[in-house]
Parts: sequence; C-alpha cells; structure tokens
Amino acid sequence: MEDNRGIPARKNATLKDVAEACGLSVAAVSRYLNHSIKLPQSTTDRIDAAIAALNYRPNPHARSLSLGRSETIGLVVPDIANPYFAHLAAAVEQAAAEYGLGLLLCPTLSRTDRELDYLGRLSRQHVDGLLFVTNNGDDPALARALLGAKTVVLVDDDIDGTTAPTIMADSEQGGRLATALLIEQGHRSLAYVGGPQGLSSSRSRLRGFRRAIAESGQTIAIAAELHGPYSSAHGRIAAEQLLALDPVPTALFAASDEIALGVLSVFKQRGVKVGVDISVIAFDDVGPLELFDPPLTAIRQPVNAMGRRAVQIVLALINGEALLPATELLPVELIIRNSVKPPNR
Amino acid sequence: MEDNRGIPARKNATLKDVAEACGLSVAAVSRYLNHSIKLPQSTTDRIDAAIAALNYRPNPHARSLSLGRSETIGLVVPDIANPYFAHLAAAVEQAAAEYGLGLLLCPTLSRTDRELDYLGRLSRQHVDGLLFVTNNGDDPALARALLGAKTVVLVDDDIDGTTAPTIMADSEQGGRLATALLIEQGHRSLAYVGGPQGLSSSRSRLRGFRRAIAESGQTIAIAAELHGPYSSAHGRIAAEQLLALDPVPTALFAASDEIALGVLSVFKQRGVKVGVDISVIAFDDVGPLELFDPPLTAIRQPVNAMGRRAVQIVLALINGEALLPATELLPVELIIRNSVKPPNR
DNA sequence: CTGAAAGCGCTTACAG
DNA sequence: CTGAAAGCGCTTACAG
Repeated sequence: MEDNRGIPARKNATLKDVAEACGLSVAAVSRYLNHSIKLPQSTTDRIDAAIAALNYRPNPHARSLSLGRSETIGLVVPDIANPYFAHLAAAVEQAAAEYGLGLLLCPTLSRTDRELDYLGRLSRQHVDGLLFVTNNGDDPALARALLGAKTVVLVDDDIDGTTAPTIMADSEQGGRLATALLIEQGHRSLAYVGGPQGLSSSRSRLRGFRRAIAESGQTIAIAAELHGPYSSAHGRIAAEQLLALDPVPTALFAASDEIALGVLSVFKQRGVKVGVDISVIAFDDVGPLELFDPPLTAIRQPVNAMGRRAVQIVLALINGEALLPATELLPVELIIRNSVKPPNR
Repeated sequence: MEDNRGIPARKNATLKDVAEACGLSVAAVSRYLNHSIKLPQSTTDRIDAAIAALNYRPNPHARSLSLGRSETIGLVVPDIANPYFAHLAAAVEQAAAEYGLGLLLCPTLSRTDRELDYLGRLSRQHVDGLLFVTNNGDDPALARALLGAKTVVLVDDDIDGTTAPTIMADSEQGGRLATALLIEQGHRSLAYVGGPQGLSSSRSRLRGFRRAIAESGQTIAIAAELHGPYSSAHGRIAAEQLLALDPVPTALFAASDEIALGVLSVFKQRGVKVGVDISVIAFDDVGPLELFDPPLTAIRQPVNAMGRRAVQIVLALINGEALLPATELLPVELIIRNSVKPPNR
C-alpha cells in the first residue's frame, strides 16, 4: 500500500504490478478485469485494493493491439461547426459513451480524399467502426471503398451502390408535411430550394414536395426547383433567383436550415418580409429558429434518435451480429412557428 | 505484386510483410518510414512499391504502445452541441490534422467526474494531450488533478490554482468594448447578465463592464449584475428579473450568445422590443446572430485563432519544449448590428 | 480453475 | 550503416 497523495505517480502501474501486489498471475487479474473468470470474494477484494492503491488503469493501446479492436468509433462528417452535425455529434458521443466506446472526430470538409482516408483508418483498426455522413454519395470511388468496409453505417444520406446499413430521417415525409402546410395555408405558387441533386436526402425531400402537390388536388404552380449544396451560400443565390422570377412564388420550402439562413439573409437585405411577402419553411430545425425574424417554421429531424440508433447498429456490426434491414427511416416532426402565413396576393 | 482489386484484403499487411517483400529487415523499413535513416533511391523505391502493392499502413496501436504516445489529443468541452464549442472543435480539429494529430471528442456535460475521467485517460496515454474547457474552474478537485497533468492546455477559462498554459479571449477588453458601445449610444442604466460567478471569463467580462462605466466619466446606474450558467435558461431567468425592475434598465450586456438567446426569447414572448425598449449586446458571436430579430450586436471571440494556438501549445508541451507564458489573451472584435440603439426614455 | 508463454505490430537500444 | 532481438502492456490459447 503506497502513499501517493499529491505526488504524481512516477510511472503508471501495469497489470504486472497489480498481479505482483496481490500475489496472482497477470492472467488471473486480466481475466478478472474482463469478467471471464469467477474468483472468491477474498481474492477480488485483494485485486480491487491493489488496483486502487496503485491507481491502475489499463493501457488502451496494449489492449487494442492485443484485441485487434480499439473500442473507439469514428464520426465522419462534412463540418462539425455546422449545428446540425454538432447536434448529431453530441447525440452520437453520448450513446457511444453509454456503450463504452470512444469517439474520434473525423471532419472531411466534404473532401472525398479525406473521406477515403478515414475509411483507411477503419481498415487499420484505428477505429472499430465508422458513422459516415457524406455529401458525396454520388461519387463512385466512395461507393467502391465502402464495399470493403464491414463496420460502417451511413447516416443522414445513402450512397449509390452500397449495401451498408443506413439511418436517415424520413425526408420524403418531411418534404410532404412541409409542402402540405404551405398548400393548406393557401399557397398556389411554390418553390423548392433543395440540396445537391445527386443526394438521396434532397431527392426524397423533392419527392415529398411533389407528392404533396399531387395529393392536394389543387392546381399548384411549381415556380422553381433549385439544387445546390446544403449551404447558406446556395440559399443566397437561390433567393436572388426566386426574386427575379415573375411572378415571385408566394412560398418556398428550403431543404436545410443552412439554406434557409442564406435565403433569409437575402430577403432581409432586400426588404422582403417573410410570412408576409413570402412564406418559408425549413428542414433540420437545429438552429435557434424560434428567435429568427419571424420565428421559422421547420421540419425537425430526429437527430438524437438517429445518433443513438446509428451507434447501436455499428456496435451490432462490430460484434458481428446478423445483418439488419438495410435502411431505417426515422420519423420527422413539423414545428410550426411564424414564417408560414396565407399569401397576401 | 498482388492483384487485389475489388477483393477486400484478407488481412492487413504488416511491416514484416513489407520487409520480406523487398528483402529488408523490419528495422530498416521502420526507420525509413520514420525518417531516421537515409537509403539509396533504388531501395526506397523498392520499399515504396511494396507498401503500395501490399497497401500497407502502420497499425496505430502498435505504434502507440511502442512509442508511449498516441498522436491523438482530446478536446474536453462541456457540450459539443453548443455552437461555440462546435466552432472551437472545428478549429481545433483542423489545426490538429495539420500537425498529424487525431482528435478525440470528450464532452463532459460540465460534470466534474467526467472531467476527471478524461484527465485519467491522459495519464494512461490514451491521448498525448488535452485541450481543456471547463465551467468548473472553481472546483479544487479539478485544480488538484490538473497539477499532475503536464500536457494540458486550458482554453477559454482558467482554473484557480493551476499553472497550466491558458488560451483565452480578452474578455475584459470585450466587456469594456461592449459596455462602451452602450454608453456611447446614450444608455445610463445598464445591466450585466453574466456567466458563473466563479469563472474567470465571466469575472473578466464584468471587470470590463465596470471599467467602461468608470472610464466613461458619466453617471451610470448599474441596474443589476446577474450571475448564472452560460445557458439560455439562465438568460430567461435573468430577463424576467430585469423586467421586474423599476426602472427597467435601458440596455444589457449578456456574457454569452446562449444567455442572450434566453433573454431574447423572454423579451419576444413579453413583447419587449430589442433595440427599441431595450438594447442588447452579446458575447461570442457564433450563432447566426445577423438573422435575429433584430440582428444582434456582439463581441466576437477569436475561436479559430484560439483553437489553433491551443493546438500549437499542447504540441509544444508534448514535445517537452520550454514553458511558455502562462496565459495568452487573444483579441476580440466588436460586431455592430442592430440591437443597440439610443434609449427612447 | 490457473499460470507460463506466445502473440498483437510496432520502435529502437544494442551489438556486429 | 544494418539486423536480431527486446520491449511496450495487454489477452488468451494452451498445457498442467
């Protein structure tokens, strides 16, 4: 029993130190720690005491090397500064921690080379699994690289030509709900300001948009269907385009919060009153939309549920459990605020 | 030379495989890879070819175990879903990647036990260094644990009684700039809605607030100095308190974006017009404040510079370089928008 | 059940 | 300069 208060340990205790301290073999202690052995209470007490006295904690690298896994997963996202991904990361980390997994952050800035690089880390067992969010789902090189990866779950979007399990929000239903609200409020000239044309998430939101129109039984003009990155820059460009239209549509559905931000900033700048001159509904609902001018109506993505579910599935994959259904769609929710009003023309 | 297109490698190539493939010892290849040897061009070509053919990549755990370091740092933050920390994480990750360091995400939800746990991971060499953001800087247990940690840099706030290098924004200057703007616009009754009283960041912002008042040469009433967590919940409570005052102050300085969000939501709910009934200035400037109603004036923290600088310093610490000045203050910036106007009473 | 020993895949002090 | 070998700290198949 050593007295080590205050003084930083000269050297970390190893399993060997613990074993010696209580007169056992390292194997016995290791087995005890990994719950693969049953020992008499008196012995386990001795081990616990030695661990406490020596302040022993296993070296994770030795463990990883020996085990061939790291008990760490990676979260591959385009940009962690984006509030949507930040929320996703928080949800993922929390779920991962509950399952004893560490989380390595892998932001790609949407660069395919970085995405491939992180996939490489997976095969080197740097991480045991990867939660993969990409805006390059239409890149064949990515799809090819993904084929060899057995413990990847796609989040938020799928990738053409892969069979990896996928967790997504029900984007089509979201697009449908959003558009139905616009129609219900009386709008008859609508625009879709979408994400990248190649991405399934944006295609689904567009499908929902069209479907709500078809289902309405009304004569609705589709003033525009615009595509581009899920960015505020794209939102700004789209807003300019819409304002140049004649007539300007009376309502628009923006496929992400970020796009809506860009749209709103142009409208604000040009004096276009949201909810009066034009109604706007967004998709994601992660920003402080309730504080916007006016508070923004949006479709809320189930970020927490998606993060948690993705962790569960990657863990099942890591443990070699039976294949799960290829794609899971999680329900979205309509959050009504003040940016959708009946048209005033 | 193997043909492995399409087929996932049966097993990852090791250094031994590479060495055998080109008739060298593992030591030679290892040294070459670590740049601690000079080999003839013909030899290095052979090695490079073998590495490419076998698709060799070093096993990071073996390397870490052998080296006693992991080339990974951890970022300890209260909550990654908070936009301020999300931006910080993005900046840190980018800088870390440039220096070849991985980034492990360590969110604490401000729980001291989790903070201590992450500190433990550091001593187990799970990570080589830690960038540490905490709201518990006044907790003596934390300070004690930090004493033994040689490769920690404190970010954003310091911890009482530690000597760890610290990177912070110049909060006092920020508080001073913010308050000076309010005074300059004619306000004579001000409130400070601050962060936790025990935290140096909030104390500094308060110091700046008082200093600007003292320096103004005007007679200024300090209507309130409120303290609480850097959260929107605290902002909401504070807003209620301020509105209950008689007279209500004509302007307030909120010590974080989050606090401002809470304040604004109460004001919105109660019909208090920001910029008309009361002026508001925030601190952080990471949210889309320009889209708020009205666009929010704020002090901008140099998040990118802080993240980058913190990585540089932790790296210097890891490399055992000479101690650097204890605390670095990075300059803040006043971003004028529309939430501060002259008082109308 | 238990322990001695091999093995995970690297790095590097040491001897040639 | 170069290679054989030890060592990093675990886990676990194997033999007792």
